Parts: sequence; C-alpha cells; structure tokens
Amino acid sequence: MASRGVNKVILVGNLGNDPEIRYMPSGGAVANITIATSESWRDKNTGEQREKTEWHRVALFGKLAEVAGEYLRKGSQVYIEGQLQTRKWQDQSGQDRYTTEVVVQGFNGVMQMLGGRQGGGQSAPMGGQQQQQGGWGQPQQPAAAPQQNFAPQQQQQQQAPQQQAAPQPQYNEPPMDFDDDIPF
Amino acid sequence: MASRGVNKVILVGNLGNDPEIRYMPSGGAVANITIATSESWRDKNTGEQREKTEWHRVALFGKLAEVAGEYLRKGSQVYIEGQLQTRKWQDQSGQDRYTTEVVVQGFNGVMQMLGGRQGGGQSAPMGGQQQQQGGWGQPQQPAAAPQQNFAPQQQQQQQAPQQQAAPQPQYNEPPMDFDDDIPF
Amino acid sequence: MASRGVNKVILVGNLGNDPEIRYMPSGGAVANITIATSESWRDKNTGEQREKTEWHRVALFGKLAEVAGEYLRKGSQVYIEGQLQTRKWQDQSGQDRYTTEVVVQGFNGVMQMLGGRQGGGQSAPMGGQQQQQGGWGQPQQPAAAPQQNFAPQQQQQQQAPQQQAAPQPQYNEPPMDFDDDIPF
Amino acid sequence: MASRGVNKVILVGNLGNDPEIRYMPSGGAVANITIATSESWRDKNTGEQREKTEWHRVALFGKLAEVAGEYLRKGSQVYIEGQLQTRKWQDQSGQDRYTTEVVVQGFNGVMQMLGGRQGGGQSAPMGGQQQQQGGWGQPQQPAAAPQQNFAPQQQQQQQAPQQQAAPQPQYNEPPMDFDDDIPF
DNA sequence: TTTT
DNA sequence: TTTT
Repeated sequence: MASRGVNKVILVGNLGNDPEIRYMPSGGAVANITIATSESWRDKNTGEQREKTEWHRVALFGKLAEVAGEYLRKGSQVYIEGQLQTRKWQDQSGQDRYTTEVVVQGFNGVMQMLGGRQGGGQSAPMGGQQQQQGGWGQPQQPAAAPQQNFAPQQQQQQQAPQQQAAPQPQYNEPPMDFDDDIPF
Repeated sequence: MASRGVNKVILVGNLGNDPEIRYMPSGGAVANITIATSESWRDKNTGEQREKTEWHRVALFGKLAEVAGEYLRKGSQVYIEGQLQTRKWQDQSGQDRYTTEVVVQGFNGVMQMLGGRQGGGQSAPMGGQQQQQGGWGQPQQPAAAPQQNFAPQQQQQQQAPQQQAAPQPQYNEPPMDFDDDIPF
Repeated sequence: MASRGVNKVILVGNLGNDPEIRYMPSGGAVANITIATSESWRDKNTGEQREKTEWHRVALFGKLAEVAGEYLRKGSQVYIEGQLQTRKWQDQSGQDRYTTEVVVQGFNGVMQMLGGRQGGGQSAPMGGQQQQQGGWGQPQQPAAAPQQNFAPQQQQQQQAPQQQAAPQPQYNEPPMDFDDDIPF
Repeated sequence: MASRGVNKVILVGNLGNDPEIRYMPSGGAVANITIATSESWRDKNTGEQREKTEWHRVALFGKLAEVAGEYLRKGSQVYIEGQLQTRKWQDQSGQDRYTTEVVVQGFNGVMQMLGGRQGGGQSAPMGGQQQQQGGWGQPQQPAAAPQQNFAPQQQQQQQAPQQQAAPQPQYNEPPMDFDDDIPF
C-alpha cells in the first residue's frame, strides 16, 4: 500500500453520542461517532462572547471500532487521527450527494481515549447512581449489541423513509469507503 | 480566540484545477482549490494494482488566498494545514445539505508550495512554450482577474440552474463559514 | 514571518513534574514542562509485556506559559503543538553540546488541557484531602511565584556547579531559542 | 503494540546531505538524513530581513530507509512523519549526553518525496550534465554502497577520535533506539 | 519524573 | 448531539 500525498486529520474533542457499532459481512467492526470541537471568541462588533461548535463525523474500523464500542460514551474525550474521505451517493431523487467523514483505519489510524481516571462514561440508565460522563474506565457492556448483524440494521434503516439512505458500497481493499446509510 | 478541542487537517497533494479567486465585500480574498491525494495498493483478490484518489475541497482566506491565486496552478503540489468545517445549506427543494471543506485561515492556517525550482505551473495557453505543471516559480498573472468583485460572480452562478446554489452566509468572526456557492 | 518548510510536533501525554515558570527581562513568561509518552508491546523473544517511555522537554512562551503555570501540574494530561528546536551550547570543558526542545510559541503553538472535570492536579501537599492528579480545574495559586524575576534564578542555578549551565542567549525575534540553563 | 499518548513529528524540508545508509546485523536498513526547515521574519529593531534555519536529525528504518537511500539526495525535498526519540549515552569523560532524533519507522512512519517530475537530485559529480538538486526521478545508484556491512563503518567512525562515539545499543522491539554513533 |  |  503506497500513497502519493498526505491525507491526515487530527481531532481532539468530545463525543456527541454513544458510538454506533455495526458489523460488516466479513465480521469486521465499524464504529460511527460524532466529535465536537469548538472555538470561542469575542465578537468585534457586539463585544459579546461567542462560540461555534464544529461536528465531525468519524468512522472507525476493526480493532479500534471494537475499543470505541467498549470504552467510549457520549461525552468521552478522544484523540483521533485518520484521513478525510468523501463518499458520493444518490438520494431518492437521483441527485448526487456527498458525505465527508474522518476514517480511522489500519496502521495510520489512531484513537486514544483521554482524561482517564475520572471514571464513568456509562450512557445506559444507572439507577440510583450519579451518572458520570466524559471519561472511560473499566470495560463495560457495549451500548449496542456486538453480535448484531449488519444487514438487518440496514433494512431497518431503509424502512425509515424520512432518512435518505445511500446504497451499500462493495468492499475491496482499502475498504475505507464503508457506508453507514445515514447521511450526516 | 480560545478553543476547546483540536481540529486540524494536513494535506499534501496536487491541485486539480487553477485556483478560483473571489473577493468578499470586505475586500478579503478567498481562494478555492481542490487537492488530490491518492493511495495505491494491490488487490488481494485479483492481484492487480489499484489506485484510489481522494479529492479535497480547500478554501483559503486572506493573504494565503492571494498567494494561492498568484502562484498555484493546476498540478501544483502544496502542503496545506487547516481545519475541517461543514456548512449546512438548503437546496432548491428545501432539503438540508452539507458541504465539508478544509478551511485555511488566520494564524492556524498554513499553505506551502512544494517542489520549487522546477518552474512553470502555468495553466493558461502558452503559445510555443512547453507547458510545465506542478511547480511554482516567479509571480505570474493571476488565472482569475483579481479585481473581480464578489457579488457579480455570485449572480453569474445563480444563472446556472443545474448547479445548486447555497445562500450567502453572514460574516461574523470567525468568518470561516465562507461559502462559494458551488456544492462540491 | 514567512517560513519555508514545516516543523511541527504534536504530543499528547502527562507532565512528569509541575511546570517551572520563569520570566524574561522583557516580562514575558516561559514555562518548562516535561511530557511523557509511552508505548507498550509484547517482546517477541521473551513473550513478556514491555513498555518504553519517552520524555519530551517542552518550552511554552507568553500567554500559554502563564496558563500552563496556573493550571498544569505533575500528572496533568495535555495536548501540545509546537516546533522542534535544537540549541547549541558549550559545556564547561568547551565542548559543543546540543539540546532539543519542543517550543510552543506564538500563533503556531497550541496547548490544550485534557481530561477536564476530574478536578485537582495540585502538587503541593494537601493536608487531609485526598490528593488528585492528572486533571485541571479552577485557577489555582501558581506553583512558582509568578513575580519571581528571571535573573536571580539564573544566578541560583549557576551556583549549582554539578549542573552544566548553558549561556544565556540573546533574544531577537523569533525568541524561540530561549534557554533555561539546565541541559535536559 | 499499544501506546499511551501521542508522539508525532511532521517535517517538510530539504536534505542537507546525501542520506547515510547502514545495515543492522539483522539486515535491516537504516538511513540517516538531516532536514532543514527555515523561518524568515523582519527584525523589529533593525528592520532588516532575517532567517533562521533549523536542522533536524532523522533516522529512517526498513523499507523507508531503502527508498531514502535510492531516491533522496542532498537538496531533495521531503515530507517526514515520525516520532521524537532521545537517546542517552556517555561521552569519553563519562558524562551523560543526549541526542534527540525524529525516528521514522514501522506503520506510523511516513516518508514522501516531494517536488517530483523535475528530475535529478544526484549529488555525485555528473560530468557534462547540468547538476540538478532537490527533486527525484528514476531509481539511481545509491550514494552509499547498499551491501556495505554495518560493523566496518562502525570501526571507521571510531577511528575519528574528534567525534564522540556512543556505544552500540541492543535491539529489542521496538528497535527505534538505533544509534548511528555520530552525536548530532 | 507521568500515565494505564 | 459534546465539552468548558
């Protein structure tokens, strides 16, 4: 696998939701997460404090996807290193549409959980306990059932007509153009 | 301007076309370029060599936009450091659509021309001369007229109905959500 | 300030000690920290788990130095973006020696505290309280007196003859070759 | 191979000399190169243009070392992605000394030749031909004989007493602490 | 000297 | 939708 050029994305931010884990027909895991990064500044005109949050769609593959599914939760802080990838697909009216994601895969991909030791990060209801978010601790029960097959979820989503579904791509190496069927 | 999180993109690749330069009402320059990065690998099944090219939409602002307009041409090799930004807009049918770009702006943005000394990079017809691409040399006549006002080009594009036009955003700091009206 | 080439270091790790803060004659703050990054792997021969820690010497300048002095403590986790810089100096026997540091300065420098919300990070004794490390919280009393002048500390260190002292460099822009007199 | 933390260096610059290639007892190749990055700015006081060049010591291993030996020459422009590593060694008087290098190795290491298509990059005398530098083209005769064994060169360097020689380290995984015996 |  |  050679490459001409450099295509690298580095993100440090917090998850907006629990990871969504799926499994490809090959058995390989895929985790989709959204990461927020934000900037704040003082508006020159009004003088008031302003903030802008950028949301990034990130897809992790293989072992990193499994780790993400086990340890990351809504609010978790992560370091991500991946590459930009734009998928083209057609919506219901046949128009070309594009979705850009940060793909974290193979030897070039990095996912590091940050802010350890502060526990928690459980997103499922924790009766009676104070809910903690934003960190990571011991391995937990995955938020999504790990044995869940990929195809059924596919069908399930296609039954939701209000959501535009992109067709399922084929997977040749590099299988980075994996598709999760929900336009960002 | 503080920030919570890290949002960084690093690209090394070649321009797919001459830069498109525009000027905002404030007079600030904006350059839109597309950069190709590619990976090649041997297909496990067929055994044949395969290659995949990824195209990145990049928007440069201010001084870097001016430099890009002067020195970069189709085929030029560049190093880019910027941040990911996704703009939301509505197409003609009112549907939400998203465009993700690499924004190169301010103190965090970097644009470095690579492969100097080999001259050329002119994309306009060069009668009698051997056309060279991929490098940069002495300052040249901009490919796009630099004094061209922003608003007219805006109108011009809206007259091309086959191209979906996103509405013009307002510019408060950080004005990174500049829009070039051509969905990627 | 133009640049030919790219010189960038990105670190995520934990501080080995509290930051050391000093002030230049101009009044600008300088913070020296050491950051650990580590890798672990299974030894092919012995089959046992091994780990290697790399220590990085980091120098922050200006506002980021002040923030580091206020909020960072031994064990704190940080994201650092800076540039490599090697200083040459002569030891007591007149031999050339070199010290390489990651300089975090100006608009290209980034320092982000990670792992918020878990409190603490105080390194001074905390009688009766459970000591917390590795995070950051409310502004605290600086570990080092901020008004402490630079020159005296300079003298103080020169009185410690077992430590090789590099001579004080002059500061022209870019003043990145600041020297903290203790060979790493 | 897991890692706690991030340790990443990105360089774009030009080689100060031809690569020095050596071979470890295991047969693996090691290439040592020095890369220059420079910054220029206008001095506030004198108003004159100033420039500062930073030299980086880079060690490439394995396949990338072989590619470097074949294609890179003095003046070649490269993109480098590696990690910081500081080696400790004792000089002749028994004093601890440290050398920091950018190690490019394994799956995390990247070396991309830049500015292609402009040919040349040969540093050896080229009778009658116009010498070109800074690029890369077809495979060339290595500047250093590739079959040259590691140990002899070792001895040769130790015969140069004005150069401090660090002792040869042992190689367990990760063998990144390879040593080239010439303090930077 | 950190951290897990 | 996160975080401070």
